[in-house]
Amino acid sequence: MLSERRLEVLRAIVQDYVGTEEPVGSKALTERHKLGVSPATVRNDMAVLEDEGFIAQPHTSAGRIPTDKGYRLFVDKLAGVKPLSSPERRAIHNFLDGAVDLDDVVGRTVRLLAQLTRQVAVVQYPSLTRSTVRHVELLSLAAARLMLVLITDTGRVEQRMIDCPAPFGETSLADLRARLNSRVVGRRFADVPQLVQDLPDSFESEDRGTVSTVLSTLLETLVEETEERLMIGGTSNLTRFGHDFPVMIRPVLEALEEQVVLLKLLGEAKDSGMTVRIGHENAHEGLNSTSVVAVGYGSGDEAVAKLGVVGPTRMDYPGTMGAVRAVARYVGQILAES
Amino acid sequence: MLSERRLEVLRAIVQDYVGTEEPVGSKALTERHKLGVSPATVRNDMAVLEDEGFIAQPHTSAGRIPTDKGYRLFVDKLAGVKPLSSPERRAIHNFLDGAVDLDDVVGRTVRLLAQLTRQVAVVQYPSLTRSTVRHVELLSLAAARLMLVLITDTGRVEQRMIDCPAPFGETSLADLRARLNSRVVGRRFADVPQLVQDLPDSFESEDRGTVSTVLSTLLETLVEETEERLMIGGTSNLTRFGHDFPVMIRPVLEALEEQVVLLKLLGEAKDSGMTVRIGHENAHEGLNSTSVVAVGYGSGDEAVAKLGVVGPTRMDYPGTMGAVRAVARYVGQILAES
DNA sequence: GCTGGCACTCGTGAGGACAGAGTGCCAGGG
DNA sequence: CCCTGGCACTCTGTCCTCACGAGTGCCAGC
Repeated sequence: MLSERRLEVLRAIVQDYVGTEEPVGSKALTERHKLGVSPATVRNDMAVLEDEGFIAQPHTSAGRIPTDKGYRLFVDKLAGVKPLSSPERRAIHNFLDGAVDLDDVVGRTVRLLAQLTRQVAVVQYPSLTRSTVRHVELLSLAAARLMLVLITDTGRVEQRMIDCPAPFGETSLADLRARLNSRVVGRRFADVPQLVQDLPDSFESEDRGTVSTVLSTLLETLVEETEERLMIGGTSNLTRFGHDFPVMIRPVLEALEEQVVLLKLLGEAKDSGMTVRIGHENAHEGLNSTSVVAVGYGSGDEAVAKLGVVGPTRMDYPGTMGAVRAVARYVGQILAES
Repeated sequence: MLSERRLEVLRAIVQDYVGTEEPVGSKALTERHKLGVSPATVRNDMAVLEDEGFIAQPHTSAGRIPTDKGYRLFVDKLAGVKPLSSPERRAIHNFLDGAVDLDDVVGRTVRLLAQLTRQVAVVQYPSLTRSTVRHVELLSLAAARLMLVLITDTGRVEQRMIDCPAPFGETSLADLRARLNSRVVGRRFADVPQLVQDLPDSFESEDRGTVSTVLSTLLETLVEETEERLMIGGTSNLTRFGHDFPVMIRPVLEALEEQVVLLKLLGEAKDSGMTVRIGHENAHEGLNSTSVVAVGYGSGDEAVAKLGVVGPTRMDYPGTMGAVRAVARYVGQILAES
């Protein structure tokens, strides 16, 4: 186990490196932090920390920089979550209140998060599978053409066109609409398939084809849209990456464009509590020099989706974690109210 | 007026510079293009072109690069629109067919355009003000709480919560729904306000307050959403910007994050026909070293929105213009079908 | 009006010297 | 046993200089 002071040295190295973005040497450390020991002692400690793999030197006779393992220790043991200042808290309220619909909530959240953390923000739309059905609407557009509209308790709306195998009367339509709603409203998406499977049986044979078509479209929608949507923002913060940003930025931009990658990234985060993935802990290669801070958010006690930020491993973890947590909580409240 | 050969020299310079991204000299020009004259002659021509402001040299004794004015002349007079190859055309079909809803259409379009042009793609959602109403739906969520759902002919869906001043019965609701739809379905959004203004008068006094609330929410939605939405993609193509991309990329990324800027950018494009804005022709400062190629698209003869790409002024104009035009046409078809 | 020749200008890259920062190690002292 | 000061060593980054080459502008001749 590392002594108390060595941990203190590691903390100091991380803090300085995050601030200056330059390898930090023993002398600078003793000057900027009250460690109470001489540079030589710090050098010994640093040698140990390097042996243990917490720090590394880019080249002989340069200062040290934290490794992923070093950041990991820092996050787990040495750093708390920094609560937001009250101006920041006010900013969250001002920014998120007055959102008119779900798109707006997500859009504002992503901008807010990017602004607070000065990093790339990623916000997942509330999941459909974990949502409940608020309403299913069926509209007749033409004799044999329907529109299916699906509304969730989180305000998300999906619609699909349906070409019916046979004309479908207004009364049958009203009937189907009523029966559908009575069965599925308030239920979780995941349960819908069983709830509707016997519906066609109760219709006249000439309508049965259409009813089946409608139901299969509904189920398809549920499956397809399990593939979640998300929104990202603050990509211009990538230019803050550091002096080597020209090399780093390309794979990161590419990864950010792949929704699949991002969804997997958020998916790997724990359902509750904050998850921090540092550097190579991220499965995706392009993100090997980034850290991801993610957390679930939801209207109630349960997470309906996740949000987070992507930034350089050299980031202000306490501040970032504080901002992410605060935003997630407030978004949860907003969703609960609407 | 410039002689035929001088124009030819300009064309050659533009083509070479776009290809190599390096200042092009007189010798290289005569080697790569059959101009039929010696380097010395080309040098004289280049001196003239430089006097006229079509080309410039980064420093004495380097080759020449086209200026914005040079690109302008190239686009206006020297370059056609390059039609797509048939594999590319097939790619468009494969990629866009099978889109399930409007979000999907726009999403696929943006990815496709980014891929074809290897630049940043921007696609505006079909405008509401120019759209027509397909259906207005009113759902009762609770005794005094309604949901308004607005569906456009381009497949766009907007919804709003409404808190009613007084409980509103199912019959009144059905009544309002029917009257609303009979008045506005098939009409343009811009015309809706006049069409509904006298609606409250025909209701019982106890319902009149709710009806007014619903209508004002509807009108609000129309106004708010005139503020258009758009989607961008292919930002990782910004890394293709050239050797000076580290400096260029930041203002561009920042501009791309400002929806307002992008909307203005697309708004400045002509309603019909392709618009190319080169370098400083763009009002926004951050985009002074980019060119924007934009074109309107629509389900019928009229444009309902615009799409385009943003790239370095040093871009392949004929190819880009060809791709943008082809994609716009095909998206128009898709929208017309749905 | 085109061409070949020539002198001139600069940016670029290689090579070398130098200062500065930082380290590792060691011997001495609390 | 741990800390400290000292010292030699190793790198990197920077600043020269210098030679090279690409490209130009100009001029005289065809």
